[in-house]
Amino acid sequence: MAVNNELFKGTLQTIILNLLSENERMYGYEITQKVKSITQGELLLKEGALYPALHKLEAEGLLETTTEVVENRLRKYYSLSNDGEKEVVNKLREAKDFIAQLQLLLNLKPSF
Amino acid sequence: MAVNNELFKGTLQTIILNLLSENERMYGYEITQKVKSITQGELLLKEGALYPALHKLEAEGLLETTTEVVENRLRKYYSLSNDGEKEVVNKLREAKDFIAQLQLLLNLKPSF
DNA sequence: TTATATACATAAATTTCTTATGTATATAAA
DNA sequence: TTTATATACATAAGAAATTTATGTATATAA
Repeated sequence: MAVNNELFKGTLQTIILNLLSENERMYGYEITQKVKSITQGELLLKEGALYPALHKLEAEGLLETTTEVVENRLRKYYSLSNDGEKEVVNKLREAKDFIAQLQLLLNLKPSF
Repeated sequence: MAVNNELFKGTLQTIILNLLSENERMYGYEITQKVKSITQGELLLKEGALYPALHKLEAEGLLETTTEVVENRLRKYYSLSNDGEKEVVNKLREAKDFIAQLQLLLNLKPSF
């Protein structure tokens, strides 16, 4: 039932940035659960992929973090920086182009 | 002008199989040119990606080859095997699912 | 004679992701 | 009570796909 994860390679940064553009701030575990619920369990975002990706986006200055302790557990909240706000626009345009080109190449009509 | 090639990671096998399901037989260089023309130069399929991918699909029994010399140059024609004919159906369904899920995750409407 | 196009191929390096492992708290189930 | 599951972070080793670079060879246009 799960989708072919292989195909999502390269889309993770865009997915993260887009979720943060819609949600103000989110913590890592929350992102994994959000992806799971949006895709109805079809795409499972692995921790080994997510956390390094978050760290990389932070290192590039696209994300900012604040740490809180909630119910005796650590939470590291991520939000978009100013650069992140700009970059998410680019990434979404790239994703749209990508989908359009892929549909052309695979002779797939857009799903009405 | 070129698309973000990063996003096409994982889609190469599907693209190759689909082109061969539409064209009976093609040779490697022809595939690179076909991808270029379909995407109007936005996606450039590198030889270092294409040839290993073709060899892998052949090793898996999804493609068959015949070699010809045309205008004093070697051409290696690829065509779908019976298994390849079946697999292209699966790959295209996976690609459709992938696009649908990605549009959900990125909150993108299908492009009418 | 130089660059470009055609046509194949592979090796090294890079990037991204999976799998596995580790720490730690809380709670539900057996 | 101890086992499994959920929450919450993190990183290391390995696998896989791709980019970049390089190589061979012929034909043609500049």
